[in-house]
Amino acid sequence: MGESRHAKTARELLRSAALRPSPVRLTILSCLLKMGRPVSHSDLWKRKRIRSFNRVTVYRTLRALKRRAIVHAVQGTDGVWRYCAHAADPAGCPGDHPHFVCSKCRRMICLLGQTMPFVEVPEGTAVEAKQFVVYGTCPDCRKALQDRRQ
Amino acid sequence: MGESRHAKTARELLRSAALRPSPVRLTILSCLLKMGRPVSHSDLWKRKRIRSFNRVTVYRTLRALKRRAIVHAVQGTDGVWRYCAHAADPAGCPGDHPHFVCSKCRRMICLLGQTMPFVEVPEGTAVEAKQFVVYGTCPDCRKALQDRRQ
DNA sequence: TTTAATTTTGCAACTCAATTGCAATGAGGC
DNA sequence: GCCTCATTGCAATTGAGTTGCAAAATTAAA
Repeated sequence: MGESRHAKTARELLRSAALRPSPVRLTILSCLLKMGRPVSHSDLWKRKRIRSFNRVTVYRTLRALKRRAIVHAVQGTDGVWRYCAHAADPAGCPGDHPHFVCSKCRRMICLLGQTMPFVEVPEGTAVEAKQFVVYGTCPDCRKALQDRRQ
Repeated sequence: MGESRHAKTARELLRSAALRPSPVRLTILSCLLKMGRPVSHSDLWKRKRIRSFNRVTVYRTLRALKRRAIVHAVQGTDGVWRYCAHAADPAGCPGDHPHFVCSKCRRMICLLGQTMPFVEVPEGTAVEAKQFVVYGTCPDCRKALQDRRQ
């Protein structure tokens, strides 16, 4: 039943952004909602339902969702964009928090509850956004490494 | 005379990192020192002196310099790595500061004098490094835009 | 000094993420 | 129905970066 809940939220999010609830968009958006952490195009591409659409369409959809601020996007240190949808927080665009990427499994997680630090920029500069990525080894991968060493 | 000063520093930096002072390395490193801000492979590739070497060799050299911590590397929001050499600060590897990237001209500058904020990560996580990128419009590009609008 | 081992470079081919141009399809408005 | 505009698919391309392998160059060893 979780499935349909995400589908419903996806539909609402799309409407609030004045985007038609097309199959691709609904599928991708509810997929993102279900995953709960920032995922890349290639992560999505592993899913059969997503594969039924065209690769380019998936890219374009992600871009559209990002532009309407329904999802937020961050890159890992591999240069790959990851997209994340948080369930409809009416207070607007999410994503203004640091992220952690594991350099082993390449998973990314949102470091929620921490705000972006203030940074001093040169006079006359217009700041659009900030991206703060922490990288290292996630608990799971650390454990896996230790187990192998024993 | 600035040229030879950078060449000399480059030589010292290479020796301190136990890397042979080969032509590629000397050229690239003194180039980086001269530029003073983080530059990408393609930025370097615009220079005739750099073009005299092989593209792959330039990539490999940058990677080697990074691994020995003679230069530091940050990616912009375009996912492209930029490399920066600060004149020999004997206190070791630089780069632990935020960076600004202009989304118009894609130039990056180091926001020196500001330390990396502390971030809370999940229990059991090992942090290797942090990357903090602020992006927006640099003073020059803002001015250029305003001039065009008038 | 001649030879052997190691590093460093160049070249060709390749991977992988992401984009572009263009044609085909679909949904609404009249 | 017909027209318009948004959405999708397909083929080809771009651009960053890597890999495998052979040729040079440098260092060490005999």
